[in-house]
Amino acid sequence: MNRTRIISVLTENYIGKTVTVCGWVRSKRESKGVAFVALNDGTSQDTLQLVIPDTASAFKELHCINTGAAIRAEGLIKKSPGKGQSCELEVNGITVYGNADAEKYPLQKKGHTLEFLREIGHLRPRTNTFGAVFRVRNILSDAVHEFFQKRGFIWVHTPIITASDCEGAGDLFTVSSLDFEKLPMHENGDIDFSHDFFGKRAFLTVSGQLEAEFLALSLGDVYTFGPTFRAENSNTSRHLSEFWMIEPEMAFADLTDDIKLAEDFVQYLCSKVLEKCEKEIAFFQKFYKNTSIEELKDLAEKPFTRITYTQAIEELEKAKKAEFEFPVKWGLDLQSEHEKYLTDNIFKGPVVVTDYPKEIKAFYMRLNEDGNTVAAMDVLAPKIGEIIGGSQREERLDILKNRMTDASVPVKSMEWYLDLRRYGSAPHAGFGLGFERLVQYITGMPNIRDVIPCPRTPQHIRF
RNA sequence: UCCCGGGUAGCUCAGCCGGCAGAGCGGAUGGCUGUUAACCAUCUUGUCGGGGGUUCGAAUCCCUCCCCGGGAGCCA
Repeated sequence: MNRTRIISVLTENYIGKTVTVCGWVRSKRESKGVAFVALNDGTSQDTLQLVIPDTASAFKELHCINTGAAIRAEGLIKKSPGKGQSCELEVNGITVYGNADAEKYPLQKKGHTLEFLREIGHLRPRTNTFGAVFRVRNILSDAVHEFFQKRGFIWVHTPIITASDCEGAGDLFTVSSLDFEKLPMHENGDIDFSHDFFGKRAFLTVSGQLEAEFLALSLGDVYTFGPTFRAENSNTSRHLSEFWMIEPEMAFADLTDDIKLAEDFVQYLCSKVLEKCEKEIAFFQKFYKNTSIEELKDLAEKPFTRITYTQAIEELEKAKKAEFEFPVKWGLDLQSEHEKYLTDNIFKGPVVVTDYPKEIKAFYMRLNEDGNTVAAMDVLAPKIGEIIGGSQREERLDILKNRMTDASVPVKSMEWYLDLRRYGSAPHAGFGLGFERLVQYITGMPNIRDVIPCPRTPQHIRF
């Protein structure tokens, strides 16, 4: 079908041209001599105004052109005499592909709550809000690849199904082809996974990091961008059971390089959104007020605050102790309230916290000279909390082995990981960024379930 | 999983110290010479989340289950 996208009609000069547009009716306003239809085809934040004079044959079809109807309209693009739009389509002919019963169609010509829209996940992309979210999400996805490709990083595809259950990143989903009605059992009552598809228990990945490490230690700079699965019973506005993660890994790099990459990365993504999603951001600013063009400009330009964990503890101790529910003490992990205090109250922007005590971080993080802290870094964002977690990896075989033992990581199944330290080991570093949290941060959407088309959370797998 | 708050019309919510179920929006119809979530008039709408109990009488009080939201933990 030969159709012109509404974004083109609105942003390029079509005045005086005859076009055909297709889309879904957002609203219809009828007067005696003329009717107006606001049409949206998903390509733009704004609608195209269709003008239907009572002389047009289409005027008789107005009764079945309700909010939600899918239509095709052709006519002449004219300069609009009305306020609110620069051009409009004077309709010559209209085809109704699918009407929508106005009495039953759930999307009314009015605002809806995000909670209600979550119940109609299949229709919510037709709203202003979700159209904007998914367009911004797309620009961000594209910018992820653009950023890394420009810098010579290789996109690697780490496995979705994995046998390693020792990444320390939480509970895993088991992947099995066993007949659940007739499970093969060991004598002690455990399930015998040797009869399963892979001959051993398999899982959905919780992180591609360990695989990305061996790819970095051969290809140099690599990144992953794919789905990640966590079977944790987390019920918050910033957790999903299925989410997308971006994990760059760099050979011959230390923590400073890692932090710089994280900062450049977030700033690049942010500037791309400012460049390509002006209307969408303006929309979020107007209706959700959790984000603004000014804030995003700051984010894209100002260097992130960098402090060590030890400094963070000192800053928090300076704050009135009564303000915190949880204790602030060197050696204890930072709680949400502490992270929020750092980003929202003290530094008023993203904060990179580095060099955490080794006891509260993963075994693969490189031990610092002091023997107490590791070369870790978390990027904390205002309101959201941690959006990036990264580290320089432990490349020294003996120290890594000790840390695995201390952390009760089964060394036996990790021999391949240790091999990387036996043969041509090199300093390397990387991080993981939760893509939806970034989309949340940039759009200001309060709930992570509203930045992914089909959110998966405990007890929820509709749509 | 824990702690709070909530579930009443298609949507948003009022009613909750027990006594005939309401408003706004939406939708329908009519009016209006260009509207902007149009406007004006009229009409339309119920398993008061489910089950049980107390009572002459329960949306309202009690018990229980389910669902939704906010916060916390786990993390990205």
